[in-house]
Amino acid sequence: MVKRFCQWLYEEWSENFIFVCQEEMVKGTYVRFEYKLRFMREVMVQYLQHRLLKWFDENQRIFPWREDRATKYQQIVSEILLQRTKAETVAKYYDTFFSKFPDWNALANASLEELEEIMKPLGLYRHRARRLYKLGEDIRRRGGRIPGNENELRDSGFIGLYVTNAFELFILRNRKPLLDVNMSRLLKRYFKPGDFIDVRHDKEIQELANDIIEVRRCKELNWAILDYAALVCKTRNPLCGECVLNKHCKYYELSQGDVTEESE
DNA sequence: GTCCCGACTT
DNA sequence: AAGTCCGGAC
Repeated sequence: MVKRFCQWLYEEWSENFIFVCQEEMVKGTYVRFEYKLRFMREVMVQYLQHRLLKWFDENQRIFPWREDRATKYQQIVSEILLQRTKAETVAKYYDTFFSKFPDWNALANASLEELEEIMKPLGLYRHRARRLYKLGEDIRRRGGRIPGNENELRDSGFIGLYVTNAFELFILRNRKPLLDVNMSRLLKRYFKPGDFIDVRHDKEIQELANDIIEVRRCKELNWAILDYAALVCKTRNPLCGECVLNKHCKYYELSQGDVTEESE
């Protein structure tokens, strides 16, 4: 009941949503603690979704693989080029690759040596060449067609969790998170900063990622998080002062606490 | 030196 | 779970 009311209030008057509900929770009679925790997490989730989508509309980075004219082939291959590589680096390299291998057919006819050669400037070239070669093989085996649903995708010997999620997000239009080091860092800071365990095996972060992207503009929110993590919530020297999430960010809260203790 | 829109092998 | 791949940006 309270949640439904807040949902409505959020849609009607999003900026004041958080404040009103927090006041109610603080002053409200007998709100169970567990419920409050769940609720606050819900508030944080919706706040992040709303603020980052808004931020994205004004501050998004422009990349060729995000444009409408990018083919499915380009979208998928780009995700492999992006692995462990800065997006800006891939952007500069983009035409080099796709002018030589413009479509699935060109990729399927490429030799492993050719692929290695063209990907040397990008780094990780032997791994990437092997993955792309396997991908070309796989597409050729299925007669030039890409997987059309989740089952075909699973059976296709496709590549890795990240690329699989990207495929589902972009091609199958499913709501999936592009959970990489950047999204992991942002979520970890915002929700539960502290210990530095390997985020790749952090179930909690994975659940958060899956919850966060449950919005209509799922693709945009994914890009928003990646852009925001690259430009504002950076690994080194994050710009917490001008962050649009700092009102509810646990990491910011902690850093503010440290500052006041030092100054006193 | 560290880090980047990961995935693979051991 | 940790090591390795890799060039380039910082």
